[in-house]
Amino acid sequence: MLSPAPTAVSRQPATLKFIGGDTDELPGLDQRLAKALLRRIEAKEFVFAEGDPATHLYQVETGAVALYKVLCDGRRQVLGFAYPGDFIGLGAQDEHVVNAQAIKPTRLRCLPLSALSQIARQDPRLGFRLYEALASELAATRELLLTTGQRSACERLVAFLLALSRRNARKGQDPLAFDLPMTRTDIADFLGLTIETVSRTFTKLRTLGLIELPHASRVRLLDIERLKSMEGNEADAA
Amino acid sequence: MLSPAPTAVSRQPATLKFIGGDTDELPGLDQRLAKALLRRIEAKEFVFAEGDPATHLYQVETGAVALYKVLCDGRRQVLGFAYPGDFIGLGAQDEHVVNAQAIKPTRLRCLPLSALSQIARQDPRLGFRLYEALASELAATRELLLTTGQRSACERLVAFLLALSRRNARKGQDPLAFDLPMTRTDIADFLGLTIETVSRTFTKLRTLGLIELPHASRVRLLDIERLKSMEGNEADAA
DNA sequence: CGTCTATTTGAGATGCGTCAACCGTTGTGG
DNA sequence: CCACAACGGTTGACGCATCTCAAATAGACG
Repeated sequence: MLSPAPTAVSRQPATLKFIGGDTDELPGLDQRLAKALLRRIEAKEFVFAEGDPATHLYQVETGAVALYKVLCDGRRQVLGFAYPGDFIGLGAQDEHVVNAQAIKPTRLRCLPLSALSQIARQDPRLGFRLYEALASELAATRELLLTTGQRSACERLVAFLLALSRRNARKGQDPLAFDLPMTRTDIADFLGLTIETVSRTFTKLRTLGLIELPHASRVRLLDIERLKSMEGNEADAA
Repeated sequence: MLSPAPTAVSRQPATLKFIGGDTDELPGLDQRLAKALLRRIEAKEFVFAEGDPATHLYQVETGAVALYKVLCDGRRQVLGFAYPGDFIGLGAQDEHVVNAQAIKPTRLRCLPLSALSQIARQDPRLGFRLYEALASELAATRELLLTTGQRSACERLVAFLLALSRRNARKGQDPLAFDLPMTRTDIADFLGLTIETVSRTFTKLRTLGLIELPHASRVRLLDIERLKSMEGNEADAA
């Protein structure tokens, strides 16, 4: 787990040894999701807001969603981004404690929690799958905490880009060139920086010949090894 | 959830609506814990380290434990503190991804994951209790992320003190005067600051008449209302 | 083409980090 | 019982990374 993983739920298989059993595929859940209500929302629309009653579990089908919390004076901390395949709404109790807002036109599968309950009774492995998903999200959040708490602006942006690169590699997409679906403001609020610092750091990386920026929203990583060496690696390196 | 909650697992009851059922008390787990192996460790000893195989779930009985991650150059991010009643080792997959180190002499109940598995089979509510505990830990980590990413040094320290105060209130202890079991270094690495800044900020709060520091490790909150107003509140205030 | 928004760039201010010295407490050995 | 070392904490002076404020530029869209 090296990445600040800007994901709501990373999908790496994670075996719960004390339970045993393969929970990677759950026909019950997948069937339900395939039949579930499809919701289409525009960029900037909310999936749900802080304080809303938690009614559904959502899975992103296309698009992207930002999860964030805000302070009363408007300061905002983006906690993660959810991409296709990711679940949103996990770990909520009665009410959502974060905001989930689309950052581009998005299609969502909506699964009522009552249906989830039903599937869970039929197939107890669902509970462990949800547990794993939650554990992955916790791991990603801890990673981001390490990043915002300890790394410099440049290290933060590099870690962010490398996390996107790794995600693409996992999904079989190009790990060296990709679009950034989020604005500079979203990136800034994710990394605990200002948009000006994010922008300046992008140009610094470009000037150093480490990345290319064909458009503001598209990156190409030119020297991934040097980028990795700038990331501020974790200690164990196991 | 207003606090940066320096806890590994906060113990507030949290109902999983889509499951239903009261999971607050689990005779199976509690009986097992009571019989579980008791481990005593000194300050600075590890409960486990990053990369260790995950073998047990631990519950702090007395003392306190810090959870943290480190970068290869030694920078450290404390993710939380575990106090009596808190669980440690939740959400781990095969290997622990964080370090857990006692910050004072500590007694731990050690529950082998195999025993956990056994209890889970006997009583499926255990799975949901673990899910809830993990969700609480995620909520606390998100809170801390908001703090380190968006708040000033002063706001961070105030949020930290108020979180300890709230924890004491929940436990029926004095919310206005308490010991700080951790060092300034631990606090600094928790809040993403340096020890000098933490020390100066303590002094500033003392000078402003907001707190008293009889010893370095004891605080008394003199004007909790004003402290709350300095915390940088969250938006919803629901 | 014009407007609106997002992004970039610049100049200056500042909060926090760095480096260094000092202080108080604790524990240890003479 | 005292001397001293080790450690954690406090305070000061200074520098710098990042923030703030401001303006220019580039893209997107009607």
